[in-house]
Amino acid sequence: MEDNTLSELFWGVARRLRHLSRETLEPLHVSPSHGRALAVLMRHGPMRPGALAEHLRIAARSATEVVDDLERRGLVERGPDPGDRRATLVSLTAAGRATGERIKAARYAESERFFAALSAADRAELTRILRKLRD
Amino acid sequence: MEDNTLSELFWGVARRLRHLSRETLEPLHVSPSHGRALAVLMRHGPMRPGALAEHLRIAARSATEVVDDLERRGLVERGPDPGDRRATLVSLTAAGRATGERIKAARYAESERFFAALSAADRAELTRILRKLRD
DNA sequence: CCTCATGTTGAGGTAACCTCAGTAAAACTC
DNA sequence: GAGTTTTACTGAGGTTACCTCAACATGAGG
Repeated sequence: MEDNTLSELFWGVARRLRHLSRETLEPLHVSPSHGRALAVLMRHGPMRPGALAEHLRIAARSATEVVDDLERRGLVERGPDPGDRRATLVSLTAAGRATGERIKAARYAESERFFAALSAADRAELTRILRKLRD
Repeated sequence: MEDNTLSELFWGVARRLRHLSRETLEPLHVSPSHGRALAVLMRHGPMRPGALAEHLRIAARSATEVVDDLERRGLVERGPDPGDRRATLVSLTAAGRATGERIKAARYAESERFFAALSAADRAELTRILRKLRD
């Protein structure tokens, strides 16, 4: 695990962050994948399962499943798409929106906590460098 | 996906790197988890399934499974542990070592390719900052 | 209308994990 | 040195988060 390539170092950090993230979401009883779906719906509003799939970069069929779970838990609901009767529109319920807000806040706090180990200058550097890698 | 917290940025980069990694391993017909196990065995030599589990940070039972798969594919073999007859020692076969070497080379090339977008100075900075986050 | 494309979902599968319980061997206890 | 406890592994069976493929309904173009 302690090899010196940047990749391995990067994954070491990722693992720590992932664990932290799981802990963050756990008290909200939301799995990472559900959290991601809620976040997308918070950000972009009601959408078809297919569109959700694209945002999450998963197969359309898998989005159905995520929506099933969230619906069963009362966080989203399916409605008809007025423009196309083949489609359904997935939208957040009030409970879903509330949970979404809590996730957002928890995520923010988590990020702050994790990156608190860095100085402001280091954070800026990291942001700059990661942006280069992402694009 | 394009939020501005460092976490999200970090995950964006992680996703790119993960895809690259999958592509790297694919021609070798090795899954990421098998690749990791082989890498540990390359680095540390024969070990018990339990020790492998610790290195991979998975449950001992799950290591059994990984070893089963690798054994079925002729990349590792189980032998008795001379010091403790309850235990078995997992070691690489010649084929396993060969595959391990190829993985190592591919990983190195992958890392080079991915981080080539950065200047030497940026790479050094990134290494320094990630080390802080990992520890 | 007839064909073809699109949107969703049922059925069934996979990878990579997990826990729990059982077995065998080792280590400690008295 | 027999009995208990611990350790090492594995069989059975479960979970999560995905997948593909086929069916079915609706929509769109000729």
